[in-house]
Amino acid sequence: MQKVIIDEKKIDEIISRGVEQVFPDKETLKKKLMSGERIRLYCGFDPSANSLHIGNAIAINKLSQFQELGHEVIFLIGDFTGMIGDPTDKAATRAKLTREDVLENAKDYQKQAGGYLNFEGENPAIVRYNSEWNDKLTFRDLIELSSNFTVQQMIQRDMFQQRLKEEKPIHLHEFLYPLTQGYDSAVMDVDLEVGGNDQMFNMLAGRTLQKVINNKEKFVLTLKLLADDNGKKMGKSEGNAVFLNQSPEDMYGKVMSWDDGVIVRAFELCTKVSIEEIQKIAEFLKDEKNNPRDKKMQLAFEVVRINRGEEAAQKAQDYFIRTIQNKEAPEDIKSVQVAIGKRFLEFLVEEKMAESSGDAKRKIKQGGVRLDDVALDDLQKEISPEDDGKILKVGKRDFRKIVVN
RNA sequence: GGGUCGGUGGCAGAGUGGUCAAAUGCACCUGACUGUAAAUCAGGCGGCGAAAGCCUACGGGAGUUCAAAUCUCUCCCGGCCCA
Repeated sequence: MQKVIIDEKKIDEIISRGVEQVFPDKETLKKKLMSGERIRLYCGFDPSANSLHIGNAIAINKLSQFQELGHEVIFLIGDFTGMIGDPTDKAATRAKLTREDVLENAKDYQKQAGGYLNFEGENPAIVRYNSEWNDKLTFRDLIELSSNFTVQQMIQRDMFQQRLKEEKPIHLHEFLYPLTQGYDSAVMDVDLEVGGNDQMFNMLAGRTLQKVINNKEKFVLTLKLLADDNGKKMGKSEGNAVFLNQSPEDMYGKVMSWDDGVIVRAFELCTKVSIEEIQKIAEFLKDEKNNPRDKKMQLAFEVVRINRGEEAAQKAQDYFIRTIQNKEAPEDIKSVQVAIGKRFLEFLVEEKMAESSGDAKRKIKQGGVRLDDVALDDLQKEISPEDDGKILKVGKRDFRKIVVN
């Protein structure tokens, strides 16, 4: 039997660090954790995209904290819901994924989550797939399940209210999403579910079902979203989302492009840096004489370190300092063989340094294409023997070494 | 089923016969500056082309017209109201 650590300080931290809300309340959850009982908790991830992102990592990080105390963590792959695709927006009816796609993604998901969560060792996180039970549901089961909720409860949800107001469609099966998610809770008979605050509604549906089906309390812990003081989120639509399958260099750079105001919260949510240390960082940032960049670099380093290890983080940081801060060429540049006489224009497209020849032209015209740090100004310029060994640079961070043949 | 309004670029959203490759915002790209791939500012942002220009594109199809995102018909999809 796995031993559970009862350390009040640690427990207090876990139920407050990065936490937005706890249902039914923090005190009751604390009592449960202090009782020495080993609880079972989970968070679900729909493998609809090919990579987890930093927002998912926040929940995974929280799971890992419970794992460290010895609790049973389930890393749930939402392959059932993932195959259907989330119809949040009518314009974005997703292409349905095959079982193979989903399983392929899922494989990576576990790997991606591995930076935070331990899938091996004494208390490994358990991977489960929700198709295991959801595939078997009959129409009759579905009716039974849905009878536990009212339409009014469903449309209370923010997102539905918004759409009602905007007169945008709400598909009937969207009401079923919270149901399936809640059903997961009941089937796995969990004590706690964690997730982003935007998942609150779905998670609470699970509370209801856990009560109905197993006559048991399920705690729900919602996490703060990664946003700055003004509520500006970091995410896909903001263009600064970090995906866990990105290269360490890209990951580092993306974090550096986050708004300064998000630094402290990001430390809290995405890293395992101690509360005391974060406190110091917050104070450092309060002093206007200090440069927030320094702490943002530390943050970027930490994020890469957790996900890819110390070495990768160091390399990513070196790369950043070298190419971005000092505007130098990185150490290892991809060499590409080119035939003499080929126009640079075509080369850019072939090497995917530009999306199309139109894009390549624009980049050249705007001075974004440099050969050994000299801007190219002739659209028709061809590669000549003298270009052998020269460094071609597009924008701030796309380099190729030319090898003439 | 009836009535009515609508479907526009990656997203949001203008445009209602020519001046529309389609305003504006977000996202994205390039440059300047910087503390950085933040912020700010400038430029750009369908494809091909050195350019002139050509091609493709405003839900699908068919028409009207010298000319259609804009008008007509039809099909598909959605919102609202009524039943």
